[in-house]
Amino acid sequence: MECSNNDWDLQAVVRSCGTGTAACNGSGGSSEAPPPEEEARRRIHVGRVAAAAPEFLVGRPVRPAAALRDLDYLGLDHELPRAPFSITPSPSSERGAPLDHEVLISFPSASTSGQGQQLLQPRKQPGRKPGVRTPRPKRSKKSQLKKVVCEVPVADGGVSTDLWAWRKYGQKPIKGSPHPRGYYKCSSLKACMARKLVERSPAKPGVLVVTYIAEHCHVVPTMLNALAGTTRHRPASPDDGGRQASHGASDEASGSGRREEDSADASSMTADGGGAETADDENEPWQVDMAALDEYPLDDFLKPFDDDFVDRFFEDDDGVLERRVSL
DNA sequence: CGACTTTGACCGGCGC
DNA sequence: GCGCCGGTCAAAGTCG
Repeated sequence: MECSNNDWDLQAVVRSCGTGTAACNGSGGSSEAPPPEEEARRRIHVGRVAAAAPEFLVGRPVRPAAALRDLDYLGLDHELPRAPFSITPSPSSERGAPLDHEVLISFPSASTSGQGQQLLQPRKQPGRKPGVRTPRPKRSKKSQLKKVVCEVPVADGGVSTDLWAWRKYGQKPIKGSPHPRGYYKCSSLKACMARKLVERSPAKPGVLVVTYIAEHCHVVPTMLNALAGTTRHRPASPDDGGRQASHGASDEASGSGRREEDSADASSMTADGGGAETADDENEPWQVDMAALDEYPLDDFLKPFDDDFVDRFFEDDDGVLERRVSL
């Protein structure tokens, strides 16, 4: 039951980012307390963070996680970060110039290094039929998208808070990095442009780097109900290389549906706020939010943060957060 | 049956 | 202008 093996570790990892956050806040029921104010101040550099972080900062209750199945290949240990995280301006995007709205969120303490790297088992090879080509819309300029980078210690807690549902749409080996990068997009709403990239930090073996791109154009799909049934837990089998195994782990998660779990927290994307207009009603997440707020008062969560930070936090463009809180 | 993962192919951006 | 590389698409297969 519990997450027994390293199987699902990764998944958790993904979420960890988000989760971590939330978790950090102590919401996750995790006993870890948020860093002292000073610490927090020191660590949180407000850049676009205010705008970007809200979602996960909201500090929803962390659910035991479930695991993300995918990241297995990263070979993480298990738990996701529950510890405090730090946000700093991200160095820059890979190729392009640094974005002013890019931030780096890192979780200290990453120790465990992946030990059991699991090799993926070969599978029948899918792939596109040769010669088949389909016109593709021009891709939006990457450089203009909001980016939030989170560093998550692999060893940390495996609980993820982010309530977003992610769907893996690709994985690629990155030059110079021994670990492949996983590509996820929001599966809650087709139109949602939110995406996240997950990879292991080449420099820090015990750290996962999760990059959130774009914002969600809808509210958090909190509806566990809605997610229910979509779960896909597979019995963990050594064979799988543990990759998919993760599911089993989902203790609670299993019941409700893994998606929520995998979602790394999109909080960063925060954006959700932004697009709130779009799908607010569809997901009627507020109910859940409220509950969450009840259990984990926002005030508590914000205590450790700088006033300025908090202010900005609520100034967020979309004001979604604001709405939530006011509710 | 629907949602999801895997993975090769395709495409565009960026550096040289 | 060319080539490399990262990011995305979508077929095929898996699972509940």
